[in-house]
Amino acid sequence: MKPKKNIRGDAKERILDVSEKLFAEGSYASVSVRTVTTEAKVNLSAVNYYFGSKQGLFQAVYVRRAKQMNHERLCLLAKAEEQSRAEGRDVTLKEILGAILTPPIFWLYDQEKGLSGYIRFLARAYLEEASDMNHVLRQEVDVFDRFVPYLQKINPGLSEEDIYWDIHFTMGTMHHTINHLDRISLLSHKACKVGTREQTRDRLVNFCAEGFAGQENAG
Amino acid sequence: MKPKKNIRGDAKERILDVSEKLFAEGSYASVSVRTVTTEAKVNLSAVNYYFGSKQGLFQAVYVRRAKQMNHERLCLLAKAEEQSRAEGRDVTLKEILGAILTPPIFWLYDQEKGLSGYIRFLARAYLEEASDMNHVLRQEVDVFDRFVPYLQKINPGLSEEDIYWDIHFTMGTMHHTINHLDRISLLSHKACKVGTREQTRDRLVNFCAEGFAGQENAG
DNA sequence: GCTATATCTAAACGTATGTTTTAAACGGTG
DNA sequence: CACCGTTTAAAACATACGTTTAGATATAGC
Repeated sequence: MKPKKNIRGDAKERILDVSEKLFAEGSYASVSVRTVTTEAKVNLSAVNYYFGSKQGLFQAVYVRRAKQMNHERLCLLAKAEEQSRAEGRDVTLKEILGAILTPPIFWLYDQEKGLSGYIRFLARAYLEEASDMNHVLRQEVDVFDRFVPYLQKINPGLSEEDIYWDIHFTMGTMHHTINHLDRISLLSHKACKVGTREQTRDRLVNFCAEGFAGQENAG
Repeated sequence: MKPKKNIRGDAKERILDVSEKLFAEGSYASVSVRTVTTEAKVNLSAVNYYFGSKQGLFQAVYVRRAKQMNHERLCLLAKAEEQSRAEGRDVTLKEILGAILTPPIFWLYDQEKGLSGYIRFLARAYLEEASDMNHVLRQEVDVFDRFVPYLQKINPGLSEEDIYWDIHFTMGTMHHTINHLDRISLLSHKACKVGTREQTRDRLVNFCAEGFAGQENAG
């Protein structure tokens, strides 16, 4: 049997869309199955029918777009590698950081699809009680491992530990931006404008690119 | 009547200690009053008796040490200012960042008192649904305003917006370190050692100090 | 049309939640 | 000792939670 059709539109997708949004705005425990189903205009038991449990729903929200972001990152990395080779030079630090940071930041600014919700959902998932979400972390970390060799080549003065600390700090600036972009104007007494996605991405890349050099003269 | 004495030790303080720890480990909604009272070995109704409500307890946990951290920051700022004047020079960027970052990071490493719990509690409070916690944010932001003039003097090439963005990124590296210090070894394939509080603080300061320069050539 | 499968609905279950109520125990003060 | 404000204790309250069940409805294949 092929995937069964649904008369009145896909309840499953609607549940995922709503959950993504709600989990992006509040913690796992603060979002109730009843709120989800009400807002998605489906029956209460639909969550357990489609996803087995609330935890299953949470995982499903994660899985739906899990591969896509890291795919985009690796595409940007490949593109940067190709372009640098064509120009007979090495890949630059800003290109590497751009490959890591551009997808999540661009998603954050997305309005049509639910990508903005997903990236904020992800940032929250990092803080949920371990066990269930440790593999969420792992997946992202595993992708970073692909970037480490480039970073080491670019900055031969840095140890492996230095590199990972810098990645850690870079993740910090990124997560904080994802979590608080909508409050940044308020917190800066309106000094900070949200601006375009490219401006924010560039600010992030510039900050972190310089930061990578900061470990050189440490110790 | 003076403050009443308590026979079997301070239930109130014990509730605060336990709540601080639990709110540091999980979200507001995921911590139940029953878990708190059980772990604190007090009666269930003690929370409502002393703090009025669960929300009141949360606020009380915040208030208990709210002033102390920013006080320490301002002390460090004053000390740096004094020392620089004695040496006939300007305050350095690293001194400013050190004043901002040292208290929270040192607290994070604290083991005797509950300071570690509090700083992790604070980092979580930033992510709780607005309204109730917006003034938590405000307090910290207001302190940063004291540092802005110094940062502008040190980096005359930066606009006010640049400065606030850099502060924002600095907060990001700090919060991320607070939230994930215990996982940093795992996430780096054991490449990162937790080290001493001074080492972590220095890594942070070095990264962010360089990052501040990154906005110069932006736009 | 009939059957099998997938989807949706409505109601109920058992438990956990924050809060309130009621009364008992306590420590200082007259 | 008796009084009184304060603190602890136990029980109950009403609601919200995640999940389960049983039955209705709809779709596709024969």
